[in-house]
Amino acid sequence: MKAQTEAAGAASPRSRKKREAILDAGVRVFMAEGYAASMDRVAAEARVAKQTLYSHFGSKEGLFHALFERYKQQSLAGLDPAGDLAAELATFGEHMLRRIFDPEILGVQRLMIAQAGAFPDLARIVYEAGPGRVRAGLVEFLRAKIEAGALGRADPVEAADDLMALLQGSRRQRILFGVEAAPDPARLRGIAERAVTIFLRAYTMR
Amino acid sequence: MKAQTEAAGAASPRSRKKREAILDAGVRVFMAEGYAASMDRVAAEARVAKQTLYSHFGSKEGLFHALFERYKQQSLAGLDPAGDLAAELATFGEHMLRRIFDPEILGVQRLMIAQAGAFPDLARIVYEAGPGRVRAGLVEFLRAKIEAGALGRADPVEAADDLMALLQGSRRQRILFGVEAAPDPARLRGIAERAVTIFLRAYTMR
DNA sequence: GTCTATATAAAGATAGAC
DNA sequence: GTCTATCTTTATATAGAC
Repeated sequence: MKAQTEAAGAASPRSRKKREAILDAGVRVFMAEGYAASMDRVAAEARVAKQTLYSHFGSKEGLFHALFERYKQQSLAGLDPAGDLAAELATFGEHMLRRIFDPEILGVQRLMIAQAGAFPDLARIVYEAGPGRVRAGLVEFLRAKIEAGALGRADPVEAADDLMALLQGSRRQRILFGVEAAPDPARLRGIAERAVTIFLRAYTMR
Repeated sequence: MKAQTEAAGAASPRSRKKREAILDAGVRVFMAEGYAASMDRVAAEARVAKQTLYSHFGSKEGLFHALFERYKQQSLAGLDPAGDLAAELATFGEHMLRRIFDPEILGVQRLMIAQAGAFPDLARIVYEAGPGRVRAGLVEFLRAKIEAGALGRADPVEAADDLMALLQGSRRQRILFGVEAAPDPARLRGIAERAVTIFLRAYTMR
């Protein structure tokens, strides 16, 4: 009874393409202008009639939710135990910084910080899928290293927080405020290595 | 020629009170609802006619600017060289955390992060008056300590960034996302002491 | 300067044809 | 499902009386 109506239109290739176009446009427009951006802008950016947009998502809020649901599925590069600890952590740090300073990620986070009050469930989704997952992975990695004796006895959660904090430094805050631009990707390795050096100086057994 | 017109109305005690009421209401409303909050809301919160609001500030943008101009004048508790280095830094850290996790400051920063694109000049003002000034003070303090030999040879700017990062940890991010509440003020001293311990482990000469 | 009442523009959402 | 044209509400901003 449901399949009949949907088979005809909802799942048509054309409809799917429109839907994707709207989602892509929504990300761009909301990132750029915040949640205050108009539905007209989104429709124009997607080259679609406004009504098409409403057919798919029902309301502005519905579209907003749909946008961030996509972030749930993102996977993340893991921490593979390769060379020595410093190199492993530097590689992890470089990856993390690449994500953190990615213009799209910055836009998403700006948006969610602004709308956390209005969409608490979405903010949690974005946090868990992003920083939360990275943090959880690092905690487990460090726990193993601590148990193996490669790091001094310490709370792995605190250690993970400290490393992530050192990696970000004060740059993230300045970038969020628009006071300075994101660093060139080529510089990220160096930034990560410096942070890891400080981290290991504090956490290595002496 | 200008004094005549102003003496009659613009500087009257009543007018000044209204102006202050509007500014206070503006802070509350914009913090709570973001820049999307309506002028009607602000006028209602200030117990003032909307026209009064426009008489004083001309436009929504004008009001928004006026709100943040007030933050320029804020002064900040300095770093007084009292006991030993660890205690000094812990006290500094406690003060910094108290500010960072203050609901009003959090609201201002959320707002400015959201509107940094639309009001780049304001975002800079808020940054310089807040985090920027704290950072600058800490840099000078650490520079003196390094030159005095109390800390190992290091770049004072990097050291200041590292200490501030360790103090904030990952809490600030989670709080901005609304995933967790700000810590109880009574816990701040302990949080600061832990961060300072890690910092000194990395930066003290051995 | 301050108030009540109103103009004007824009945004979210929908009706009806194809 | 998608489009054009339209409704309705809300928001910024202003006119005019006191």
